[in-house]
Formats: sequence, C-alpha cells, structure tokens
Amino acid sequence: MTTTPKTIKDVAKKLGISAATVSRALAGNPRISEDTRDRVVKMAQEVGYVPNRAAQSLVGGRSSGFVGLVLTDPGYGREDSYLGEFVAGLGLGLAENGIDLFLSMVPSGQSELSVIRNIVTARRADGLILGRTSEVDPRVDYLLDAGFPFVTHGRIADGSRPYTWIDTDGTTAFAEAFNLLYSFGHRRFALVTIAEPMTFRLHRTEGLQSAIQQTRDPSVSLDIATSPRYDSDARHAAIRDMLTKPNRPTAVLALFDGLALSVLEVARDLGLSVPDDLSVIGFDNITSAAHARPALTTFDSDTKEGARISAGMLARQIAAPGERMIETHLITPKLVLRGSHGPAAS
Amino acid sequence: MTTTPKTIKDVAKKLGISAATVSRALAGNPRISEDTRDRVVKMAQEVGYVPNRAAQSLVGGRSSGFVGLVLTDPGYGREDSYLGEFVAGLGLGLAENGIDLFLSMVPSGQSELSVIRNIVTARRADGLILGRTSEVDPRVDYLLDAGFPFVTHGRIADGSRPYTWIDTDGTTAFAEAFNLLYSFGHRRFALVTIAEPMTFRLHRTEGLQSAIQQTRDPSVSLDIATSPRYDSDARHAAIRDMLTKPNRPTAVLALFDGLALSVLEVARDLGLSVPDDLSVIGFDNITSAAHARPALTTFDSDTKEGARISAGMLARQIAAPGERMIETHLITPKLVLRGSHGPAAS
DNA sequence: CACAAAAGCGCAAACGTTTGCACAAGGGTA
DNA sequence: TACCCTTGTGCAAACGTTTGCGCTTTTGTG
Repeated sequence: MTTTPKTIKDVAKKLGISAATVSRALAGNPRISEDTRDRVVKMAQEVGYVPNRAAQSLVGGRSSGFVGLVLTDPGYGREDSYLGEFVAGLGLGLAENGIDLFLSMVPSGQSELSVIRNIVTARRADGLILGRTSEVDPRVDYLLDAGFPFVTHGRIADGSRPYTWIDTDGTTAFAEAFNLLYSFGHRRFALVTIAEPMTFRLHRTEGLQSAIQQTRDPSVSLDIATSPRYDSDARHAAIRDMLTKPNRPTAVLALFDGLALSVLEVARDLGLSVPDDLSVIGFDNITSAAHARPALTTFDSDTKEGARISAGMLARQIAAPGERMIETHLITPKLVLRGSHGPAAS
Repeated sequence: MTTTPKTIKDVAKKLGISAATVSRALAGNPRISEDTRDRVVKMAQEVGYVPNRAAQSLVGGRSSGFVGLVLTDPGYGREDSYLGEFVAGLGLGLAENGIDLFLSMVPSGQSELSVIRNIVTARRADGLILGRTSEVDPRVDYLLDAGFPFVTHGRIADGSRPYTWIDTDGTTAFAEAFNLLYSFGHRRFALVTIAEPMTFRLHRTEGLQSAIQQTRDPSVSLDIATSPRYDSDARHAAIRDMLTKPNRPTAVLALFDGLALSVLEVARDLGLSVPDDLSVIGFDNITSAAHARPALTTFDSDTKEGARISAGMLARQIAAPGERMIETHLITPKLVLRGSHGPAAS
C-alpha cells in the first residue's frame, strides 16, 4: 500500500473533535448527539476511513470477527467436488452472520494441531470449523479442554463429551441402500471401504450390518473389501480381487462415490454389466456420479447447505460465550435413484 | 477461551526480566546473550506463549502475515471439482511460504469490491488473490491504483497496465483442438460458449477462430451457441437447437467441461452417437470428464498446481515491497485424449 | 590505571482502537 | 440563586507487541 490507511485520528482532526467521540459516534453510542454523529459518519465516508480490526480486537478481549477452518491436504492431485462445495457453503453461511473465514491448509503428513494452535492463539480466532473427523480425534479434546467454540463435520464415535457437530446420517442411509437391494433380490453383498478410522466409515458400516442382521436371513453374505483411500492402482486391485472371487457379490455398497466410481470402472474392465450383473450404490452424490455411465445411484446430502448450516451453529455458539451451548444436527441424506442398481441376476 | 492467553509479560515476569528482552530474544536479536535467549525460549515453551499476531501487525506498519482470497458464489448449488482444487492448491502454496489465508465468499449478486475493501483496509491483508477475471475488471484497477500486491487467475484482455497474473493458454489449446478435429476430417464446427465476458472466453474463442483462418479452407464453418452459465435447462435448450439445425455440426468445442458434458447429454437424448456422429472436446479436465461415457477428451492444466505457483508469485511480490515486481505465468494445458472425439462421419 | 568501546538489558513511546471516568454546559427544581 | 440532573464531549489508560534510545556493566586498548 503506497498510501497509508486513514485512522480514526484523521477523521477526528478534520472535525476538530476527539478520537473518542468519533469511535462512539461510529459505534452508535446513544450519548453522542444526532448532529455530531451525522458529521462523523459523513466525514468518515469522505476520507474513506474504515476501522482497523486488528486494533479493535486488541482492546479489552473483543472478538476478532473471524473463525478458522483447517483442512488437511489429501496429498492427492485431484479433488472431487466435495471440498469446493464445503468451502463455498461455509463461506456463504459465515458471510450471512458477518463472520470472516481464516483458512489453513495443512500439508499432508503434518500435524493439524500446530496449525490449530496458530489460529486459536496467535490469530485469536473466535471459533473453529473442523473437517471430517476421525474416530479418535485429539483436536476435539484439545478444543474442549481449552473451552474454545468449534463445530465439527462428522461426530466422533466416542460421545463421552458433548460438543457441537453436524453430520449426515450414514447409518440409516446404508440400511436403506441395503434394504433396497435386498428387495431387488440381492443376497451376496460387498462393502468397499477404506482403512482410515473415519467416523463416517464407522456409522455407515454399522448401518449396513445391522440392516443385514434384521433380515435374519442366513443366505445374506457380506464381503468387505478395504482399499487405500487415494492410491487408485491399489484401489482397483482390491476391487478386482473382490469381483473375481468364486462367489462374487451381486451388489456392492461403496463408502463414498469415489470408491463407487472405481467399482464401475473395474466392472467394465472385467466385462461385467452394471446393473445387470452387478448393482452398485455410492454415497455423497459428487458431480461425477451423475455423469458416470451408468449414472450412479447414490445418496445426496447437500454438502453446501450443510456447511451453511454449520456456520450458523458456530455463530450462535460464539454469540453466547460461557454458555457452553451445544447444538447437533443430523442430515438425512436423500437416495437418488439412477442407473447403477437393479434386480439381482436370476 | 476460558483461560486467557499468555502474553509476553507473563514470560517476562516469570524470568524477572523486561518484556522488551523477551521480544528481542524471541526475534533472534543479536544484542541478547545466548544464555538469556535460551532461558526465554524455554520459558515461552513452558507457559505456552505464542505472540499475538494482531498486536504484532499493529506496531509500525508490519505485515499481517496473511493474504485474502475473494470468491464469488455462482449462486448455483453444485460445484465441480475446480473450486476445491483451486483452494487446496492455494492453501498449500501459501503454507510453503508461511502465509495464511483469509477467505471471503461473496454472495451472488453482491459486489466484490466492498469485500475487497474489508480485507485490504479493515483486515490489513498483505496481498490478494483474485479468481477468474472478467474482460473489464474494476478490481484490478482499484488494486493497481492502491499499489496493493495481488495476483489474478486469468489475465484481463486489456493489457494496458502490467500486473501479476497466472493463466492457462486457452488460445493455443483451442487451436490444437481444432487442428486435431480438422485432421480427422471435420469441417462443420460449433463452439458452445457463455454470455459472460470472462477473459478465458475471449482467448479460447480467438484461438479457435485464428486456427480456422489459417486453414484458408472455405469449407470450414463455425456455429456459435451461447448458453447461460448455470441454468441447465436453458443450456440444454441452446445445445439442442444447435444440434438439430439442418446442417448440424460434426465437431463441437466446449468452452469448459461443464458445457461439454451437457453436449454429451443432449446428444444422447437425440440419439446421436459420440464420437461416431459427433466429436466433442472440453476444457479443464474436471473429475467428471474422466467418468463420463464416452470419457471426455479435454485439456488438463493442473488447477491445483497452478494455484500453488500463483501463491509463490504473490509471496515474492509481498517480500519485495515498492519494487512493483511483475511476474506472469502462462500454463500450457495438456490435451488428454479420451473417447469423445473421432473421425468425421463420411 | 584511565578511558573508550562493546555487550546486555530496561524504559517508554508507539501502533489504532475502545471505554471508564471526569468535566463543562445547559436546563430544571426548590 | 444555589443545587442537582442531564447531555455531550474529552482525557487517558489499556490491549500486546516492537523498537529507539539510554543506562549499566563488562571487556579491551593504550
């Protein structure tokens, strides 16, 4: 900046009044006369004065007016549409509440905790938004201990200490998916999953397994194929193994769309027709799901809207400090029926 | 935060020295003895002191250590993979340079300029990153006038005032796409484009048109179909019009993958086979492009990597204040050949 | 031994705000 | 007229840092 920014003193000097009066006038303090207020506002406008937020937050424990979002890089080149929708929704929701957003991307392999520290203590953020949580999450404990406002996307499995989260109901979704396929006559099922202990993995798996149990049908089998999260070669190999077993499944549920799309590809390579030979259902409804052939049957939970909602939850928590206001929100994903599922081959 | 953060005075008091000494010791000032420095560092660690960056940036025109990114919401629910890769790459590149990121999402319909003002003057950011630029862009002029460091993704058409940008070379890419299709025997071309005056539209269109001219082949025709950017119904209608004309094109170039995927859909609806009846080439290589059937031939320009590079450009500009250091970077997109193009039907 | 230079540290001002308190007018009541 | 409220404004401290300057103490030089 070549020209130094205007300060409150510039405005005060021009009007021949004190900085304190300017500050109060701009803050809408009732002890300032209408007349003075008008003159101040006009002059501030004229010289282009806008308060320095860093200075504002410095004085007497005031809030900084922004929250932090920390994201870890998958270490993988290509992203799907999830991240973009998440960020967009968040930014929008926060803007609605007059809150700014501080984003930190932590390089893959590095610890999130130090980044969180930076945001919380060095930057003095008002709150924090945490992306997909794992089953044991040190971040949550750290923040709970510090009494810091935050919201997580995805709840941790161990619900011993209540806190604010938003999550999608993978449990009932996977039960629903199973029941659909079961009603289509499928009996040999497979689940394609990942190794990482993410909470969404836990819930979705549970939903599937308890739905299987409820049928009390001994002819139902479930094969679980665990694949690396990002390495697509290894992923394909794991899926191929699963699909070339003697008694291969006729219906596969994928933990998320990325895995489901891989299943589609492997099936094509193997000459298996989807949905005739194989039904597959995903989760997330990323944009690719609609464009795949066959188009992928999956669950949509409106990531962008969910992110917007969570912004509001965080805003309320920040607005009521000391009240330990806990809110939770469970989104019921909608099954979107497309072309990748069908009756079991007889 | 229930526990108030530690300040530099806490550390000083514990050691019985002045705050000034602590500050200097932590800053590596050579006038402090090795011995004192060690004790300070150890104590800072022990009490968990980390400097308040807001206070730091307040004193004597120091930098704030973060830059702003302002994104405008398309006002459309679903995002493709572009935004996520962009944000991820940016965050990573900035982290490499020790810079934090302030993100502002401006709701569709609202002006970006006021948001920029907020970041630049109220938040005192060190620099700014601007998303896709339009052909005339008031933001660029504003920042140039203010002498503020920034980098844009996409250069503006009117290059009268030099500044720092990064862009993908749509001009040669579209020429390359045309030449490929021309060599496959196509003569009746169409371009599916949008109405908004984005600079990438300009460059890609020019590339196509000049390639056509260079053939000096009067049998080459070009039909231009303009579609709304987000309204998918109107988009489909525009494409359908184009494909149902008496002398319909056999090859269509889409301004970006989103449009290309729509062409694929409409073609399927009309019973046209791609690539037998119609060749289509896109641009961007979003994840959906690979999963579409037929898989989309398109151009890849590694959005994530480009974003990372631009972070470095901005960092250098900030590090050398007053030097008006201008850097530009043109990425050559790679043609990725897939299944949506082929020889012209004879 | 005297004196200068260097080394090590503290004082206090400054950055741009907000806010408790004091103060000066002005108007009403007794 | 003397008093007390209002009403409107200014003074100065405070927030957590950094940094110019000055003050000791130590070390080196002649």
